[in-house]
Amino acid sequence: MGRPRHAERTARALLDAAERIVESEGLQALSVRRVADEAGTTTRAVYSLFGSKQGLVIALGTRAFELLGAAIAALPTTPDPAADLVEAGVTVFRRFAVEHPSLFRLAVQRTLTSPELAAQFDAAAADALAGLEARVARLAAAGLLGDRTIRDAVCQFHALCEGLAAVELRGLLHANQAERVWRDALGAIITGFAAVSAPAAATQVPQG
Amino acid sequence: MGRPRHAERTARALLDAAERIVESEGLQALSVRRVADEAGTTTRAVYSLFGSKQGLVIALGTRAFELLGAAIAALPTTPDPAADLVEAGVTVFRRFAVEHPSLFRLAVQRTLTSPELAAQFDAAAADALAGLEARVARLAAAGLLGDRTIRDAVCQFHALCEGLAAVELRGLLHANQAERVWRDALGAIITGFAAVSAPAAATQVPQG
DNA sequence: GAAGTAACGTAACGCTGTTACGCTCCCGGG
DNA sequence: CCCGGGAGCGTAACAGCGTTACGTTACTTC
Repeated sequence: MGRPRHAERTARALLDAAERIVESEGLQALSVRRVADEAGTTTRAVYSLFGSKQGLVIALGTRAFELLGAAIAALPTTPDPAADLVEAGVTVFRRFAVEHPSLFRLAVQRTLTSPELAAQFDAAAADALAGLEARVARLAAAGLLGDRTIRDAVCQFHALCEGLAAVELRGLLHANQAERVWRDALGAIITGFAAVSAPAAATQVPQG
Repeated sequence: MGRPRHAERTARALLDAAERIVESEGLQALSVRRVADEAGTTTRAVYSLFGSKQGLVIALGTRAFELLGAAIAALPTTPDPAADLVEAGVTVFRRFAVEHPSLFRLAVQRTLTSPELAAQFDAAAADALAGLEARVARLAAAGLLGDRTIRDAVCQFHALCEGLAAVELRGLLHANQAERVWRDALGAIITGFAAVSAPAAATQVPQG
């Protein structure tokens, strides 16, 4: 049935070309014809192997999440769970955003048109963030999470990392101070986590 | 010279149509032909009045920032600067993101292809965020900012708001708990601000 | 009222994602 | 060993996109 060997090679070539184009010129430079040209094939191959341009983009994003997840898993741990979490944010999130800005926008920020396309990333994202969740769980075990759910704290920490990355990619952080601002912000929210349930909000909502 | 009266009306009709389309179907549904059709004119008008599709999109984003800035300015203040800052995040940022998700993605998150197009928003964004900066300055005046710059704290707080909005728009926050998670996260980082310079990072960088 | 210029309708350009059609080559059953 | 069939994919076309050269129109100024 068919010629799967060659197809595998073609699919790899297409993905490699797509990654090269997106990383060097951004997602807007990615066209089916150009990917096919640079991979030495035709547009038809993209549709046979990936179904559509969206399929190719999803495959790219999945690859990006594999990179992210592997980077978190490879990070060493110390006896200090708070420092380890800061390290995960700065070394994994920030590093990935700075070194692969287009892939970051594509996969993490989901700079895509169609919303159901973005939903395709949910599974891959959850896998990649498992390592982050483990580090937050260590904070919880040390009693440094207040009365927050681990899930909530992961969301909040993740949100801060993603927002910092967005702000930095927009050029709002001075290059030589960016890492300090990151460490400072991540440290602040972790410090706040250790206090009991968001005192600043207490004057507004009596917390149900 | 020309017929400026009619032009002004046409420009307004085009902007209104564009806003309607983007808000109801997202940025990917916005095409020059369709905007022109719904405004009762032709594509040529867009190029005469806005220069290009980008010009129209920039005008839309500028309008979004005016809304945001006005919402911050209209917010009342209390004697508690920390609570006021939380309120700004939840009532202005979150509200805008939830009620106008497409405009939020367009203007704040800059879900756009071209990077120099996104830079057009910098001035409008700075204006809109002046009210936020004022509230952070009140925190600083109360001695609740540690040794942080106001500018840095604004960036960090803004990053957290933008990240929370991104996470919520992705559907990761349970609808009935979203506001609590927001208040909790904003409260945590503000609590952390009051502590002296990010203790969690102290074990990693000795702070130059 | 004459003149000139901004507004903008028409029709076309080249590009995009996508697909119907047909050839080609590999893999499994006889 | 070979041969039928289905997967890979080259060709050429489609509709729709942003953009623009050209013409016309109508308003504003002198």
